[in-house]
Amino acid sequence: MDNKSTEDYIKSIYRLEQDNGTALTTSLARLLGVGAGSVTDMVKKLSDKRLLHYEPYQGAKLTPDGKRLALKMVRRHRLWEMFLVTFLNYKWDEVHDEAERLEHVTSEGLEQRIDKALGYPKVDPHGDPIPTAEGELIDVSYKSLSDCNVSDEGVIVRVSDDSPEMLQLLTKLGLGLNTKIRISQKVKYDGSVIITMGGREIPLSPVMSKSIFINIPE
Amino acid sequence: MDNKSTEDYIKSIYRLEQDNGTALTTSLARLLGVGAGSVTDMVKKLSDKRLLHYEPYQGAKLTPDGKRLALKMVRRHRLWEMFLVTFLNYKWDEVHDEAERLEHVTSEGLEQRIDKALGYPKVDPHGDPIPTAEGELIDVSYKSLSDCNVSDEGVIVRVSDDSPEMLQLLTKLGLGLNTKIRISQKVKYDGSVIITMGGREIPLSPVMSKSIFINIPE
DNA sequence: TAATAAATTTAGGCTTACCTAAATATAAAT
DNA sequence: ATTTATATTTAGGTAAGCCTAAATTTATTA
Repeated sequence: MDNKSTEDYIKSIYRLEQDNGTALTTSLARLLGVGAGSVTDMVKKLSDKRLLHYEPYQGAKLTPDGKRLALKMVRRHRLWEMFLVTFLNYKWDEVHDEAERLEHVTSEGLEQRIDKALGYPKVDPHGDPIPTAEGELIDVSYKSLSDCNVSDEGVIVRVSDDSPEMLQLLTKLGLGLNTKIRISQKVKYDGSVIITMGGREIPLSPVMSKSIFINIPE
Repeated sequence: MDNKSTEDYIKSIYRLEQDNGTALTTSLARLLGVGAGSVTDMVKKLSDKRLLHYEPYQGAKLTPDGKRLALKMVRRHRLWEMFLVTFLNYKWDEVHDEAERLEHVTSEGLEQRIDKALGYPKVDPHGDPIPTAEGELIDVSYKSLSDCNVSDEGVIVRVSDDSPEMLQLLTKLGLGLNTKIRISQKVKYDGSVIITMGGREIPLSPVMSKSIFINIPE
């Protein structure tokens, strides 16, 4: 059983479990880009390795060991992203794929040295929190623009890392972490959100406004 | 055919071909830690991929494509070694294994950024030359201590990266790149070489003296 | 409640890179 | 030149992680 596959499965299961309470076969298959049958195979093997609990037809849930591994991978991924931006002049839209590869060949020692070189950062370039070495994930409180009300204001503290294209667009619009914005209008008709930022009015699509978070407790 | 195996075979073949003119099956097997039968299998596949020429019983020799790949891997390995030392406080005896893993997940872009961040270095932390992006390997001229004569003197420009233990010992003795030394005696009895360095006399075993090189043209 | 749809598992296969042991080729030594 | 030793190849097998299609289970809808 090889490193990369195991780690990718565990990461995906972790994400699905966070979102849906359990990682169903088909969702996993879609996320990993493999067939459903392959997932069933692999999930059984990971269950044998005590990384997850598997009940046929009920999906998978990580064991404490599995969760520990998942958080370790998330930590490595986000540390690498931060490192690439800080030391190698990557932009926030360029780091995801590189980190995806690097995370699988990162020793304990390398992880520690990167952490130290960065001054023990708490978040990655997209504002996602970096789990501690002990596997603790402190989540900051924030609210997506689509959940905000008109005249809410705050500072962008997190942006979804789902699409480089979207991140590039934000850069172009002058929006980044720590940018101060205000909700100026919510368009019922199409679900857009219009924000003001330094005097300018910027309209954001529904998807976009779900991807941007400001520091207002939910 | 996966990345890592292909790259490891090509690297090993490159090294053997440099040393012996050809990469014989058994040597390759020993270097890679696999059985001879496995090597024959794999070498045939690499031959199909036009990375090497293979004549049964005669060993393998890289094609231009194969050599290009080999030098690319050597370049990435040595850039990573330099990077780990320069940016992450690794010692020269700690970098080999990390680089061995990192080199296989290094994109073109990452390679370039590391190169730039380091200021386009010419050698790695052990004094091994770093091939250019175009695959050119400029080898510096040097001579191993065992090939030197009494009263030869110069500066250490390269040290074999074969054993972390040996590198640690050198550090302990105060010997590193750019250290100035002089051959003070060659002991016929056991093949030792005695050097002077900053007034101190330091005896070096035959193996050790084959692993240290100073800047005297051969 | 029975029929239908959707999700999941099972079964049989493929490829890659490895293994071991037997067969064969080459090289060395008598 | 023939034997002996060494190197190499061949042949048959294995484990991982994937695939597809058939069988089964679960969920939904009539």
